[in-house]
Amino acid sequence: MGRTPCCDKKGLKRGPWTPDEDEILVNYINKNKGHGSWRTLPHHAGLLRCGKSCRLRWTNYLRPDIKRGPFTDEEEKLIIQLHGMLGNRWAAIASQLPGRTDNEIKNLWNTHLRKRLIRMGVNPQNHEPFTSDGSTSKASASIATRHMAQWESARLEAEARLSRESSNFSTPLLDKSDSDYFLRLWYSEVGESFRKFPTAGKTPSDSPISEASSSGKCGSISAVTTEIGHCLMGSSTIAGNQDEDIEYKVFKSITGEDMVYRIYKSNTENVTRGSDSSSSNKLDDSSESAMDLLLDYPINNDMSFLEDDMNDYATSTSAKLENAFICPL
DNA sequence: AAAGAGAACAACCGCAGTACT
DNA sequence: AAGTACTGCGGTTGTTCTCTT
Repeated sequence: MGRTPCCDKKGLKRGPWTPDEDEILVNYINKNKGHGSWRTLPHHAGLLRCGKSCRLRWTNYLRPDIKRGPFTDEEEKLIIQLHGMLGNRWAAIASQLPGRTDNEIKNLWNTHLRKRLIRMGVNPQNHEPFTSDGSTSKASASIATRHMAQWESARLEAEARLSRESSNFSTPLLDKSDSDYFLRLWYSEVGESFRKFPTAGKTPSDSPISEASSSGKCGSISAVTTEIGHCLMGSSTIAGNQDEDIEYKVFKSITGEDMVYRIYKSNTENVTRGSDSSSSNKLDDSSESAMDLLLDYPINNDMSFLEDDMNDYATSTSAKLENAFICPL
């Protein structure tokens, strides 16, 4: 079929934008209460740029809500966490960092964070430690973990889309909820059951999770990762009960709210490796992989956690949440 | 002070998804 | 249903800046 080029390159300016061009673009968008069609914008505004170039300049540098300046430690930590979940989905990551653009985050990752992880012996692709032969100690995240990540990334993207649309005053937010079926799905019964318990209906009756999940209060260790929909920023234990193997933890979301989870520390094996031969949702050995590592990052501290001995990193984090169920209260 | 290397940042390119006709 | 246009995204490249020798 072949696509027509986005613009005729002849006579169009390329390279860095001048302050004059910036001013013209900003004035035009302000005057017209939005950019309208990017393709026709340069002509109407009197710019010798292609529409694509204008859009990039606006979205990455000229938008009034963009936060300039160096990234804070908190932002860097969040980026590392989100990258562990979402991979190179810069737009989805950026949607969780107000005022930051995907391009900016991508550059930060490629120039700083990625190298930092490599220096520490962490594979920046999957956030797992390198072994001595250069491979990673875990082949990949578990199927369940990947499944969770897919759900979560899709949800983040959907919310990012809505966020963009609502912030773009040239595109009224009309009927978007109808078009965005993923969000509807996420908040539907299907999403609800998945969020609450990804092995829905497979829980053995003798598991402590069974009762709770049936009451809609409980999820597996995988399920807690779905709560990264609230972007867990860290956690602290607030109470524990050795006898009952129950522990309470507070997770901080990026919105600042505290979320209390009840953690069951036993019987995971029975539940997650039970009768479900489809395996699509069950946990496996690598349940301690990316998601767990991310959840265990001591977010509220400085970046020194990235300088810890990686052996400790690999062993301690892999054990922490193993055989545990985490239930939002 | 000058040259080279590497880092950081800005911009471009092409693909893919979606909307529109 | 198919073709086309529009937009967003991620990868890559080009340019500028900073540091080292």
